[in-house]
Amino acid sequence: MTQQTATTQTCPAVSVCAPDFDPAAVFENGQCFRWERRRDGTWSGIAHGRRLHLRKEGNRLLFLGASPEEVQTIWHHYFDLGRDYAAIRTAFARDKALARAVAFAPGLRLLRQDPWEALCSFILSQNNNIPRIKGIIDRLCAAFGAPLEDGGFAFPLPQALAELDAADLAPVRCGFRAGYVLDAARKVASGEIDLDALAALPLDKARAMLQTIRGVGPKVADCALLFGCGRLDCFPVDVWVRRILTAYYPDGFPEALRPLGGIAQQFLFHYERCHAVRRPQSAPAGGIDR
DNA sequence: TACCAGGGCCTTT
DNA sequence: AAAGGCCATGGT
Repeated sequence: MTQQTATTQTCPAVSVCAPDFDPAAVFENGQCFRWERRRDGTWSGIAHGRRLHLRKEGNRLLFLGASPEEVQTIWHHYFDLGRDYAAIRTAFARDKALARAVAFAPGLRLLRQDPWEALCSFILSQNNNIPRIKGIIDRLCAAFGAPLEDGGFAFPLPQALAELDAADLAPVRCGFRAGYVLDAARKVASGEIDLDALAALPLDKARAMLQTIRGVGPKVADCALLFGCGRLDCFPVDVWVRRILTAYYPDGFPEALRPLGGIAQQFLFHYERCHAVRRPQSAPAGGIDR
């Protein structure tokens, strides 16, 4: 990592060379829910109990308001800046569907989110849409997360949620998912489920462990493992990915790409969503329709 | 195997 | 302005 200090108008910022980091692709592909693009092009978000402002300038990523130590110890890991995405894209480019998805968003990367935040967020994501998921998480953090100096809130700890009941979550307006979140919080806070141990467990054991939580099925378990535990071989299958698999991989997903299947899935998911979302309902049925 | 469980965003009319 | 579809699902 090349690191240096740049000077902006008001405050010094750490800058890192990251040519293959596209904030819009990273933050708007559905893997995270707490980043917002501001009018000046800066991205603002909260993770690990800290606010960060981030801006891309040329090939460099500017970390505004973060010390060099924070960048090294927290953000470098969170953004997974040590991973060689150029090599990953090269490997993916040999596959036809993936080549197209990678060419569409070469700056897409997976974040290494906090396991609890990922688990909780994807429990809340079920049968739900992204704008509403963001609103629910905002209200959950504001109600039960530790306040930050700037008026923001950390993601609430499982211990903070474990002692609540469904009525306490009413203001969050997450509907039938309230009981699911509370069950997850209790199992994690009590130590019955050790999220930090999941990364080292065999995949089937880790999945089974997570699925003992009410409201956590195969899809949510894989999302928590992929986005929160760094299990890049996890391949969450939702309605979009199911569509992609049947359309482009009728004989199954290539064995050679399985170890990075989670990253592949994200490229494919992002491409498919960006090309289908604004498609009028009256459009003629194409290859991606059911 | 269907159907049900909040609620609200978004598109269409 | 109003209606209805739809939603990174899982439980029963």
